[in-house]
Amino acid sequence: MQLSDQVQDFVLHFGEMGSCWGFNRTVGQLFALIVITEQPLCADDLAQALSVSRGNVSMGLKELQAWRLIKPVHKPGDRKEYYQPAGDVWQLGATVLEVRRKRELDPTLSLLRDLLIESSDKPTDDHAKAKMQEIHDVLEMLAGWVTDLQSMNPDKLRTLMKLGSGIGKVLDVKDRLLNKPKDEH
Amino acid sequence: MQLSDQVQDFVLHFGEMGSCWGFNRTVGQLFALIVITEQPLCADDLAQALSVSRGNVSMGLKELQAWRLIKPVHKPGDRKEYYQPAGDVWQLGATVLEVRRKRELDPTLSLLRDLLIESSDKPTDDHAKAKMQEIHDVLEMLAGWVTDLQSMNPDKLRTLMKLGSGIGKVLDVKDRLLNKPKDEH
DNA sequence: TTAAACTTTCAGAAATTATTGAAAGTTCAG
DNA sequence: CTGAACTTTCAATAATTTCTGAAAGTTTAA
Repeated sequence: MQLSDQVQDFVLHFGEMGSCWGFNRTVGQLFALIVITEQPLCADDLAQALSVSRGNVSMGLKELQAWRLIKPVHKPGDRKEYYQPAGDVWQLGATVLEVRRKRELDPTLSLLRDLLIESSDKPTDDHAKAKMQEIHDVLEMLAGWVTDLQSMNPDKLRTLMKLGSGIGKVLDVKDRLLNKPKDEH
Repeated sequence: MQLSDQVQDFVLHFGEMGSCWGFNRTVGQLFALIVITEQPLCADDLAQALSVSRGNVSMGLKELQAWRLIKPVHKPGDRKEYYQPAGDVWQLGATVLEVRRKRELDPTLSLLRDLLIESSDKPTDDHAKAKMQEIHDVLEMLAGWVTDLQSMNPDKLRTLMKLGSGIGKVLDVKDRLLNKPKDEH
């Protein structure tokens, strides 16, 4: 398989960004290549196109399936597994946010709740307790947004898109509808 | 400095989570300890409390300052630098989101724009172009939300909080105000 | 100036994470 | 069954990241 310069750049970039998005270079490249390519790709296509070992591809595909970002399909009369993106770009984005919420937010929320309950007896260290509560509230709100986004139907998403992206603007619309003059920031 | 069990758990947890939040274990622990502790801490306090080397603390503090999450303060008659959180928990959260947007979203948006412009001449690979456009739009919307959050004044934040956290609910309110019956999902 | 009290730097060591490729496992047509 | 066509596993190795601590740098009081 021969990649165009553009696709090459795109794939390499996703490899580099992979590390800050929670997966390694190979996984980032695999994902980018599967998303950007119209026809489903098999493990050998991927290994050859990215110049990585077959075993590495196998691991990477397993991880991408665990993230629910790709799904296997079969061609009739062919025993190989081919891989496709698990949905359109919106769905993939929502999935990434959901998985990251589970990994990055939920464990901390859970710990904070435990610590807060545990410490409700003891009358010590009010400052620490207060901070834990504040952090808990901020993270819970963030987690709530991600969950909402996750469960939002395409209609709402389209509404949000038309508003030009931004919670601020949504609130502005609400304020305008209520005829309450809002303060500019 | 002697840490209570609760604070200990909190700090260790932030160390572990650090890696998925974009910084290493030590940096996560430093940040947690500085946030949870009422009085400002100096590098030696931190090194001792976390059992890490003085050099490591120095690096970590530099990184946290680059993130704009802590700020140095001075005690009169003391040459040491002491460190405090740079603002309340809300501000810290907004800062983290902003820094992560700059690192995780902006470079990709920039690349996608370049690739799309560059490929607007060439009539090849419509599927790849379309996907790049879709990814660009999704990321731009996400980046827009983060930016809005960043620039939002406390009033709006309070409004959002009262709504019970969630863009969906905000949109519901808007729909209700417009008297357009919305479709449940 | 000097020296004490700090902080930062950075080369090497340690720890962690990613990758390879050969061997083992699986599946299915014949 | 058997073997060909696949996939997965995993021990060894490579690459990367983090950490240490000694040395160098900085600042200030005297």
